[in-house]
Amino acid sequence: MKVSKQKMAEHREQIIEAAAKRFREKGFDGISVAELMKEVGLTHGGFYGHFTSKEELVSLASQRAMRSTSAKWATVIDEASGDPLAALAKDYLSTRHQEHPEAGCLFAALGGELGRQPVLVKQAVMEVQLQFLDILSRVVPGRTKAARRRKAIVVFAELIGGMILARSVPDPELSQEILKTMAAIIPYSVQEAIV
Amino acid sequence: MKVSKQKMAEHREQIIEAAAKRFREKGFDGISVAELMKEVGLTHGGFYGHFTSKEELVSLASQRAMRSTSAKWATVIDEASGDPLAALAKDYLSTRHQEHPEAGCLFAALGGELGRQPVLVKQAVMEVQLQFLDILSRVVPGRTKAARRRKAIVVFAELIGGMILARSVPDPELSQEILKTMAAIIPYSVQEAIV
DNA sequence: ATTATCTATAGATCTATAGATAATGC
DNA sequence: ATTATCTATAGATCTATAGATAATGC
Repeated sequence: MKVSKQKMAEHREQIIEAAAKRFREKGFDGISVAELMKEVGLTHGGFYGHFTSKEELVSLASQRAMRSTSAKWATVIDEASGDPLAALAKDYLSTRHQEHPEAGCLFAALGGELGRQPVLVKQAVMEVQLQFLDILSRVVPGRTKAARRRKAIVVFAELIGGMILARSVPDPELSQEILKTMAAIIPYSVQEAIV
Repeated sequence: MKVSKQKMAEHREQIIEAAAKRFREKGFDGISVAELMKEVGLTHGGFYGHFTSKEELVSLASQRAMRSTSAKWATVIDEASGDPLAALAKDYLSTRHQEHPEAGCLFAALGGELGRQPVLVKQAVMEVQLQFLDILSRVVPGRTKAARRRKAIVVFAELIGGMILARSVPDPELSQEILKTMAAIIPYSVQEAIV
């Protein structure tokens, strides 16, 4: 039942990818090691040959999820025809993103839960978090670096908060209103003149 | 071991209060029925004389938590010496609030988790959520009711997103930077001129 | 020979229920 | 007599580990 080194490396990747998906969908405690291994087609005992603990997987999968979002942001900004910030806000605050937390931003999916994770998990997450702020800093207006950083923080918070609000509401119309409003206002909320 | 009707009503209140606190601190799945009952000084079997299921308690405790936050907002606004919106933002985005999720806003503590709750829980939460928007509508600038509602949504998202970001970061200095920046910018982000 | 995976299980923990107990309140 | 609480337990489920199995790769 042993597999080649390459296959094992593939299995490891598959476990991390499945975890990145299911954790965002169901929460860190919402899916078990056994379920994840079954999804990948392995038995759950084999998990501990790949990782020392579920916590290690939480770190790795969180990083993986955030990196894929950060790559997505870069693409959306690159391919934007008009204002890149408006394009990013529209993409982030889309109905598709609202309905598919498993493929979306880790913060919007697991916001509060991240705060309760062990420091090692938080540190793994912070690395990529700083990347997010860097990306945003390049698309917000502002003369000084410090001003752009402040605005990057504001936009990040607006995006996360808007999606969490929209997802927590049971009325689809209210959800839509929240998403539309946030996407429309974000570019104006960080105008040069006022911040 | 039977107690008086009044005592029983008190026990029920105590269970809901303890749940409202611990759920915010540890997540809906982070504390068990048995632990909650123990905290109140009862055995866990007695729980099901008060509630039909843990889910019912999740609904009731969520509502309770949100109502206490909405009451807090009203007080802060009433007692504000200057701009009530600035006062609210400063209070919400305080270090005290960051460090005490168990006594703070349910959305900031359980953001993503709320989106995964059954519809009944979401509906219980939405009732109070609309109250939040009403309160905010009264302290944001704007000539029309529609404009003030849009701004209320933006401020709500900014508050929640800012706190979630600050809490998810392991570096206290970065947390502080996020809180300070958000509190300072929120009043300007919904200025009449631009929205 | 080494080792990735599988089988089986230990040891916790969780929600919910059934029946016993003992104090309230008609 | 009624009923709020307690005792005890059923039935799931979870993380993690130990030892067996069988394919890789020197």
